[in-house]
Amino acid sequence: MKQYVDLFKALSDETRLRIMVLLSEEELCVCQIEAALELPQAKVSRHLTVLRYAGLVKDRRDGLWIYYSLAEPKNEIEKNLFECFRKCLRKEDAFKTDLSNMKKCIAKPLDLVARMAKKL
Amino acid sequence: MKQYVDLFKALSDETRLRIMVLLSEEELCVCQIEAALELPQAKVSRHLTVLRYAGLVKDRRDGLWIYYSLAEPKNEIEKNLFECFRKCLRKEDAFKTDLSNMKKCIAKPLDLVARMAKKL
DNA sequence: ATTATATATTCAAATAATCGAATATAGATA
DNA sequence: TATCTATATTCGATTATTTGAATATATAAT
Repeated sequence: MKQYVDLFKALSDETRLRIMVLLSEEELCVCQIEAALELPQAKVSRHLTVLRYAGLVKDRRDGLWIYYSLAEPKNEIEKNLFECFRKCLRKEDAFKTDLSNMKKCIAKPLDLVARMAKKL
Repeated sequence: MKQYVDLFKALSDETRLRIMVLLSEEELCVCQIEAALELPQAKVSRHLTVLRYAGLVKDRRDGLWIYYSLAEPKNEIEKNLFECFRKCLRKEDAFKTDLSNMKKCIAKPLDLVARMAKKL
């Protein structure tokens, strides 16, 4: 019972829902999510922690970056919801904006480009 | 966006989730829900109001009784969730107890039986 | 008209969730 | 070692949610 209540609780926040829709498109590091959603670092990090604690996302470290992606759905409901995030929610205006922002952000990882340029 | 946050918010409470699973089985009046869940009247009524406000359930009056049932799903997510309530959640132990309690309650509407007996 | 029953609402208290600002940590670089 | 960058956590304040107890409303029965 609690597992389902916690699932819905984890999803009942605008920031977390926006993150879930982004991640249902592809794996992203925290700073890419910050950029796409135009939200402060602490806020994004906090909500990612909630989602991770709820078992909805997983993370992996790569150097300084920590990449987040959707976890394996733990039951039928999660499976259905994840599918909805990919198929239905992304068509909603608000989420479409986030997604197109995200495309720009991952297309130009500015800091990274700058650093590599310095190296060459 | 808000519509989806509100949907998940409405479902992120144990009492409301239990009610939704009951109602995905069949239409019930408030006192039947109270009996099945063994919860006080005010609590059930309040949560029904939240669900109704979220557009997840509808009600109809029949004399003293007000019967609640699931509303028409307003989008793909709701459609999927309602289906999960019927097909998956009902298999969970906690919900199974509620459902079997509910069967007993609608099988023996005690007050009603008593009143009819007096009439005869 | 009074009483009884089913349901809804109000109120104040308790609990939980969210936030911005500041600080901490961990890995990379110099 | 000292410094930089990405991410996480803590703190106090604010806001939202849930609750029991009491009360209100609406219909039905006497």
